[in-house]
Amino acid sequence: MYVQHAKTSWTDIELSSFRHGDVIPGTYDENVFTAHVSGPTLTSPRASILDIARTAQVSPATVSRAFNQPQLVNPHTLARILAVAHDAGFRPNRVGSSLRSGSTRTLGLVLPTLRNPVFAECFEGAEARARDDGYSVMVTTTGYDRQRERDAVSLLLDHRVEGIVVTVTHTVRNPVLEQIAAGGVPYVLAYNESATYPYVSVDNARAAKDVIAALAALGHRVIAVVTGPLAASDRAGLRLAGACRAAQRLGLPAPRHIEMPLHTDACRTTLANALDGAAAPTAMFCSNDLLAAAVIAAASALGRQVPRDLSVCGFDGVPFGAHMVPTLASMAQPSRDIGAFACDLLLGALMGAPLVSRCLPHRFIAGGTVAAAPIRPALLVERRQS
Amino acid sequence: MYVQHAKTSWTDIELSSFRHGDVIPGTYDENVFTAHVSGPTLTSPRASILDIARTAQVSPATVSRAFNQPQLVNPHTLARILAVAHDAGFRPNRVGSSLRSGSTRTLGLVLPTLRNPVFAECFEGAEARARDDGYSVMVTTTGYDRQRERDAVSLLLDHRVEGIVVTVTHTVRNPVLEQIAAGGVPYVLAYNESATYPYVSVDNARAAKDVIAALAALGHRVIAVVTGPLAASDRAGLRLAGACRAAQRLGLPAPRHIEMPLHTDACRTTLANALDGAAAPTAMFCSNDLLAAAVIAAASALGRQVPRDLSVCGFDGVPFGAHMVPTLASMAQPSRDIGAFACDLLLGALMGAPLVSRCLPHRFIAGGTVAAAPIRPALLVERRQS
DNA sequence: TTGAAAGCGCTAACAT
DNA sequence: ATGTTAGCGCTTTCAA
Repeated sequence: MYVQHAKTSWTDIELSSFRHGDVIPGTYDENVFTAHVSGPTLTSPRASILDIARTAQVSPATVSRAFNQPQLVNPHTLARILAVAHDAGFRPNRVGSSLRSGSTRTLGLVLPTLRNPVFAECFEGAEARARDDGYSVMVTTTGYDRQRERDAVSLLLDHRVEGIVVTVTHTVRNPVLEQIAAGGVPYVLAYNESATYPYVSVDNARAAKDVIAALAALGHRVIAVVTGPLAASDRAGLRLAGACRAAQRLGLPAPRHIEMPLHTDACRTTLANALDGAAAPTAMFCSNDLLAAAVIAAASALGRQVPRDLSVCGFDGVPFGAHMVPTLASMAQPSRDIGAFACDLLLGALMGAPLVSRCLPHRFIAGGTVAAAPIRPALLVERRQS
Repeated sequence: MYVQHAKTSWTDIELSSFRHGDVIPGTYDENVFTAHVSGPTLTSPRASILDIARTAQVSPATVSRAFNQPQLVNPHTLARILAVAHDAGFRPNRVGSSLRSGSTRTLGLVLPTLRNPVFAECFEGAEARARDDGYSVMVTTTGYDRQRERDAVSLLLDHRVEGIVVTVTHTVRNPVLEQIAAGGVPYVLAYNESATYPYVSVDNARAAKDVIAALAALGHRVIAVVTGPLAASDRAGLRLAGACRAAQRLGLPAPRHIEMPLHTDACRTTLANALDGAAAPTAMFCSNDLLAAAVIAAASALGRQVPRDLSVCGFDGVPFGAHMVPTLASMAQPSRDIGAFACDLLLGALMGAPLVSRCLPHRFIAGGTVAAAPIRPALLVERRQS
């Protein structure tokens, strides 16, 4: 019993997680509704700062100080206020506070997707750095879609975030950046590079160059660069360009560009065509690790073994690359730091510091998916002739 | 030149992404500071509803209606207001709106980590469902840590989210749930199951049972269950228990439990010990896919080939399982739906509907990491004797 | 060290 | 269909 998962929905909400594998009959289950503890929560209106002030026999201003500038409050008074507040389960209402102070103490983060661990790590780095300064992070995903980028930014501006970290498809002629500026909040690009706008990123072209150099050092001459749609990621374009330039400098033939329909999956037919013929590449540089894993799986399905028949190198250095067999070679980005530094810059900007772009170091992680180039008949002939 | 990555930091902020692989010399890069477009954003105080009202020659209430109940406003007036607002780049301030209306139109989401794509998908499902009702989602991660669970909930309550979706380490005697209740907002557990609190989850025990049944059908009798620390995940415990019960019913020896120090990595020594001896397991059921990948990698490093020497089945059905070679067998959860339904329940509760637990279907995804059990000498002897 | 008073931006109730 | 008024919870002068 074969079931095609790609377009199957488990429930009434769309779900598209699965491509491979059959469903073993008998493991289907039906939705189960458990009659259950219910009842809309009955809410006694929560205490406000005035209630606490009354009970603690102080003015509301003093209660406010107790939470925000406790050092200005008499220790005895402070203790009394905090005790009363604690008993009442009181916590200052950030909405009131934000409105009055004009500060939400929240930063916005706009990322293509969190399903790619690269961006999830960026988020965690951003959240950690923001929290150090008492800031929260509100994150939204765009799915590499320019319209959703605009919507996400609108939403965050409506929420009155005080700064925005954003990864966009392209930095040139992208109205999103003006949109943020018009919102009056500072922003920093993450992963994108730009001569115009502040950013935190690796040097994508140079990182790609280092990948090509590493492959060339292993004897690879015919190298392909695999990316998702360039329209959806200027990083992929920079990596491709960097790879081409590096190949030229090293005297290698110009790498072929294989553009897959998605950033996270490999089209088997496209790959089969690329691997066909005598001048087929011996190595592939993929613009991200999810794509690299997909390419390896597709190549395997086509009967090519990695790295024996084909070397594959990814980009990003996601943790699960270390758990692939063989381990995935990859050019790693410091994603956590990218998120953290981007927030660091924003928080600095809120204190009046200038926004300065920052280029973080990349690192090549050797892995079992890359090996020395096989010596092929065609090349042997060439050598004999020379 | 070998470099240990595990404890290396690229920059002044901690980073711990890499375990495998050497660094190819010469690819190091230094932080680069690009002198850059800077200047703290100069913000002319943004227009308020009163400015718009004045310019459009209407009362502030009418401007408010134009944005919130446009059908109540005369089309001409509406057009004028919207034009004025657009020219001024005006958007209603949600902070003011939230304070006055008592509704932030925001839900909170508390998850162990987003680096596991399972939870990232849950977030995306939650965000999509919330957005359908004009709600935003504020997400925080806890790293499977109970103290951070408390902090996360505090933060969200301070932000006055109107409901909370939360995955906790354990549901029993966990003060977090009372904490939320005390905050006066509805909540739903995600991934956790509970007889006491509303939840959205798969039936973990039954899913585990189906895994064991599938393995048994392939001839496996000696099966091990691999989990991370049970203290950090009651799901792992439920899956273990379900597997044990299933084994008993099927007449199999009780599965051994292998508890790894992390939910996302496999200790090679522990695994080596488990694989040692004549009665070593022929199959391993891992409580999540990241762990399964790690186990496969570790087994491979120990010279055991999957699935020839050892079958491995994961849990979660994360997308990259389809790109492993061989593909990862896994018991899949509908993560997107878990997030979406949890928000659906909360949004319903905000409209007065009861909170009802919901059990969503699991699905076994066959994969190349599971194969028929090998016929081993010890078993042959047994058979001869019988 | 504490208090009084004003108001952040918006919307809900009531009035017209 | 639109206006008037009051106040959500808090912080921030300014004054004591």
